Amino acid sequence: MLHDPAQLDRMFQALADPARRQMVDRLSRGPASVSQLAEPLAMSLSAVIQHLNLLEASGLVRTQKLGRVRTCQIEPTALRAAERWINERRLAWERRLDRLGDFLAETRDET
Amino acid sequence: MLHDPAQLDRMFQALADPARRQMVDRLSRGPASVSQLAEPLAMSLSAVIQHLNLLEASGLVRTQKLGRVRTCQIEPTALRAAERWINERRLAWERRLDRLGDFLAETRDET
DNA sequence: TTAACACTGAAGTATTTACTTAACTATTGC
DNA sequence: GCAATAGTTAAGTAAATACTTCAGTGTTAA
Repeated sequence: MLHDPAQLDRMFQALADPARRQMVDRLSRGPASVSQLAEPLAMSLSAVIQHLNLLEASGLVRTQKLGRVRTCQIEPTALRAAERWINERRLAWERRLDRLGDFLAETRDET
Repeated sequence: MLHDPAQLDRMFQALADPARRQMVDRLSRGPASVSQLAEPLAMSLSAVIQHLNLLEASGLVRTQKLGRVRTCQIEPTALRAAERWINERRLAWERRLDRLGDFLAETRDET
C-alpha cells in the first residue's frame, strides 16, 4: 500500500504546499497539538485544520485525540516512500551516466 | 541557491502532478524529445509543453534545442535537493525517537 | 520551393485549491 | 452550571491549475 500510486499522488500533493511543509517541519522536531501547529502560521485555525486533514489523508501525519486536544505526529514510513520515489529516479539516471562513461572510456581505448 | 525556499517550493509543486512525475520517470531512463515525452500521455502536445516548462523552471529538468527538436534531461542535483529536504525531516524525527528510547531505558534502570 | 515536422504561444474554460467567516460541538476547570 | 478552551464543519470566494483549440514559428528533406 506504500506503492499505491494514488497514495504517492496525495503525498507529493501534500508536500507541494509551503504551509504544509512547514507543519511537517515542525512535527519533525516532535509531536504537537493543532494550535501549536497553527501558532507560527499566518492563517486561521480553520485553514490549518484543513491542511492537517490533507496531511493525514496523505499518510504523512498521524493524529490522535485525547480529550479536547488532537496530537499530531509524523509517519516516517510515508516520508520514506516519497524519498524513495525520488531516489530511485535519480539513481537510475546516475547509473545510466556511469554506464555511458564506461562505454566512452572503452571506445577511446579501442582506437 | 539549492536551498532557496522558493526553488524548493517550485520543485515540490512540480512533483505534485502525476503527469509531470511520469515525465520525470521517463527521463530517468534517458534523455527524450518533447514528442517522446508526450507520447504515453493522454493530453495535447501543448499541455505537455506547459508541464515541461514548469519542470524546467523548477530546476528538475534541463532542455536544449538543436534544430527543431528540444531534448530534455534530468537535473539530478535538483532531485537531490528535494530528496534531502524529506530525508532531513525524517531523520530528525527518528533521532528524536531514538533519544526517547534511550531515556526510557535509562529511567527503567534507575528503579 | 514547398510540404511535413517539431515545437510554441495565446486565449479561453472548467476544476481545484487555499483560504475566509461564522456557527457549532465536546472538554475542562472553577 | 458556566465560561473558557480546543477543535470542527459548512459555505462561500478569489486565485491558481490543468487542460483545450487554434494559429503560429523555425527546421529539415524531397
